[in-house]
Amino acid sequence: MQISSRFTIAIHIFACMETFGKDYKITSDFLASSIQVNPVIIRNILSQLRKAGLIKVARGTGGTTALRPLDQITFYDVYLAVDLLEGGELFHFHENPNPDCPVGKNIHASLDDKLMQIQRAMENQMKQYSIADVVNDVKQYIVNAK
Amino acid sequence: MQISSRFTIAIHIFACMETFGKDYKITSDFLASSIQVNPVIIRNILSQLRKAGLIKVARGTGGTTALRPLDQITFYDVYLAVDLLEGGELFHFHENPNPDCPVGKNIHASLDDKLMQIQRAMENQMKQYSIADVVNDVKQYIVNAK
DNA sequence: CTTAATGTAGCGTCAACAATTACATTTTTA
DNA sequence: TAAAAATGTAATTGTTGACGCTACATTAAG
Repeated sequence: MQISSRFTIAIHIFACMETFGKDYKITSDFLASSIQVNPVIIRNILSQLRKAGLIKVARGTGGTTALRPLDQITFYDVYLAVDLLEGGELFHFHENPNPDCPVGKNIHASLDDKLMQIQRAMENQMKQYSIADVVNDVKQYIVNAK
Repeated sequence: MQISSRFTIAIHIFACMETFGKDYKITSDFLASSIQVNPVIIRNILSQLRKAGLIKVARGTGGTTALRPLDQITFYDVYLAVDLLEGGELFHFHENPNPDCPVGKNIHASLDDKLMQIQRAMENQMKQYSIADVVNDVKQYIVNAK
């Protein structure tokens, strides 16, 4: 299975906040028109980011701002906020291996730490990238296009 | 989302083949009783492993054998065989960012290689483990239990 | 020919993702 | 204080994939 598009949408949201935050109020409708998904999808993701302590959302008047410098928000932070799986486990282990079978009885113990190492490798690479990296890239593309 | 249990089931299958292959014929019913899932699930996974060139399945008479030494079958090989996602991409990118928005126009170019690096980190770690590692672990557990 | 097994089609159930409508709630401002 | 603008969230729908199961045609060996 794939990691949900909520993840790339969330990064897109941050990039818009930084790029347009000085000139526009960042509402869910504003974001929806850049990302081209339904505003309610945006609001739900904003809600997850807010609950994770990454952003502040103004009710009533509207508008969204980041609560940390963008170079201190990593891809991993965003991933945890919007795509957390049951128990945080990347792999779905088959539930009931037969305890009366020598393999069934021990397969879990053998696999668990290996699967965890694989998950860690992915998460550690996610920690290498911050929102600031993306924003800088996008700014560079915009400058080069002129 | 999680990586499907087909992956851990497939590894369990290999472990059973190696552990019991000399004493038993490895049929889908035999595997199903160790793994405790429906035999059809097993047969479908065996079919995927067969199409990936990892095993041979005897029709009619029944029975399954690996086509390579188990230290030359990595977790990554198994993952590719049973859990290949559309285009092989771990991340689902939102489809239609607005090309008239400077961010929407460039977000893909900025993210693509970063997402690929994250996926590579996971895949490379998968390549560090082979079926033989699991089989050795299980054998060790069995010896220690005596 | 019988038996035992695989291969596969075809159901059903369940959960997650995504889109959408609708509306209560909140805040600012005129 | 009332209107306007925005968020928060519930509810519904469609779609997809995972997983379980039944049924049966096909295959190979004795």
